[in-house]
Amino acid sequence: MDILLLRTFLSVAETESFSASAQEMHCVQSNITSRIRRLEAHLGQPVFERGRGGARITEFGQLLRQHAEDLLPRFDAAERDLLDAAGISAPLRLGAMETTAAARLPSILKALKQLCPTAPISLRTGPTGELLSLLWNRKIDTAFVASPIDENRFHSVPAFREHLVLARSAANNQTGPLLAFRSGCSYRATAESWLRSDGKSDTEIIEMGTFEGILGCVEAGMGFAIAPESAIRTYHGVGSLNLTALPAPYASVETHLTWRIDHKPSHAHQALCHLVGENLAESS
Amino acid sequence: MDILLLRTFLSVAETESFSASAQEMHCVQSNITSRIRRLEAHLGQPVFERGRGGARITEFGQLLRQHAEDLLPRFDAAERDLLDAAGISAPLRLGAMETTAAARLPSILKALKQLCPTAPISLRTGPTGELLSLLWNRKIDTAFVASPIDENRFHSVPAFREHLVLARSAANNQTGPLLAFRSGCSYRATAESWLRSDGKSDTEIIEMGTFEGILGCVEAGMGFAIAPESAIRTYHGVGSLNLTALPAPYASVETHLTWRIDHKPSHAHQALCHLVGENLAESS
DNA sequence: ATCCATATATCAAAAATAGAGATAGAAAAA
DNA sequence: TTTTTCTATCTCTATTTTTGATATATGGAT
Repeated sequence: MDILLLRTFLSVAETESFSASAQEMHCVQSNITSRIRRLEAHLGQPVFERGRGGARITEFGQLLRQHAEDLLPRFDAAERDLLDAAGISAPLRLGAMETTAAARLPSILKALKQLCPTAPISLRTGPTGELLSLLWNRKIDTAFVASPIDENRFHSVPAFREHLVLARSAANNQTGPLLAFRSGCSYRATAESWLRSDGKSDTEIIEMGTFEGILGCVEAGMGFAIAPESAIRTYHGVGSLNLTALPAPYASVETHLTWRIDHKPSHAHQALCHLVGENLAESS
Repeated sequence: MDILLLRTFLSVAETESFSASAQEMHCVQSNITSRIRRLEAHLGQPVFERGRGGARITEFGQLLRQHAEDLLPRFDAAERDLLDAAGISAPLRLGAMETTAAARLPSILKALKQLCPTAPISLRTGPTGELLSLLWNRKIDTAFVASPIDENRFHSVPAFREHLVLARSAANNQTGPLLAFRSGCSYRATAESWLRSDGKSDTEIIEMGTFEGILGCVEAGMGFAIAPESAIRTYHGVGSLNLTALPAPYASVETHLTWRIDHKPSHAHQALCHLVGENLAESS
């Protein structure tokens, strides 16, 4: 039972498709067929039922899946740990909210690159909910997300304290619809609860994909947005925006650097923790 | 990082020798060299220092060893479980004391073969101490050993109650030296403590390798032996032996079927448990 | 009914990998 | 020194894996 077969099996089990798995595994589809067949030949039982809609896992496959989902992360964790100990930095797969990425990460990542020049760093942006899900599925190693964080599933250290402000067009200072990220964004949740408490629960909400886009629309007077002040300050057109602090319980939001509770941080990860710790200390 | 490399690594780490590992892994020595080099190339660090006396593990190798000793047994256990669930019986590696093997196993194994015709069964005989060590190192799956058993490390079910008897030559009924197995045999330990309690602690002990050999010597009047009555009854020359029961605390010894506490029993293993359970019930 | 889009299976050739066996070289033991 | 006992290296062969092209099956749209 080779580890590549297990990995392929899990990939197919998750995607429920041989062809999708082939893309995920960066190989041609016939390889997936061949690997799954090898696995089935070795175990003497089919693990997928192939049919019209793709591949559905069999009952026996479920048993294999339980074992595979236990074994593979252990294997990967061991390998990461060994490579890290050998000085071969494992890639640090980072996640961050788009606002954090815009306002906070440039300086942090620059410092991190100096501390760990050999560690490849990748960044994936998304709302808090999506990032937590990526963390849980071990697609990323650590992420900057808005608190609070489930302490039973994640470890975290405080990273930044953000001040939420209401951004409106300076020229045309009337409120309109709320321009927000898609669901899962914690700032949007904060904005919505403030609106509710303020008796404005019928405010129209327009979802947009990028922070730049939202601020552009605000600048054009299309509506208002709620975002961390630090992020808005990075916007090139910040001068034509009217910023107002939110009232007390909604104004201040803490961003945490978070990772799975059973994830052993690599050297680069630890360095990042130190960096945000220092950063927080000097800013307070 | 392939699993074969890890297995080879552990084999070398245990034997501290590439050539010995090659024998253990049933391949030529150059393969071991090549696998360890592959492993080292992947991890970027040497895991063994090669030199005069063979291969000594490096500090980095120790870290790898920790991971490997955690991962490999998990892998093997998962594979056994899956094959077992698929109806492909994993080989049942059995251990037993020589006396148990002679007196009890023939009928038990015959019944087991009928219940699990496809399960390959292998048997390794040795004294209790050696069998427990084999169990602990996962070289065998389950073994018949003399109680008591460390319940923190092993599970067990009672299998047989043996009655220890003193065997002497019927013709020349004088005591001489004690003919016993090599150290580690629990019957020998019982015999020695009985001799001590009886004030005969200076009795000469001659070690022999096989049960047949011991009884042959006893029959020839060379000395006496202590063994389970059931085992002695299988000896072809039992008619010319004089058997005497041992006094109370030493007479009765229980044999248990034992396995590692973290070892998930296969179907064949469970069948064996049932068999010895039935056997014990009808004999009592 | 036919065609199309989307699945997995199959096959042959190429590439990569692992294996055996012979031998070299180094270092301890006799 | 000679012998023995290690690991390293090299070549050839066998096996395995990957690729890419193609075949086959199925449900849905026209």
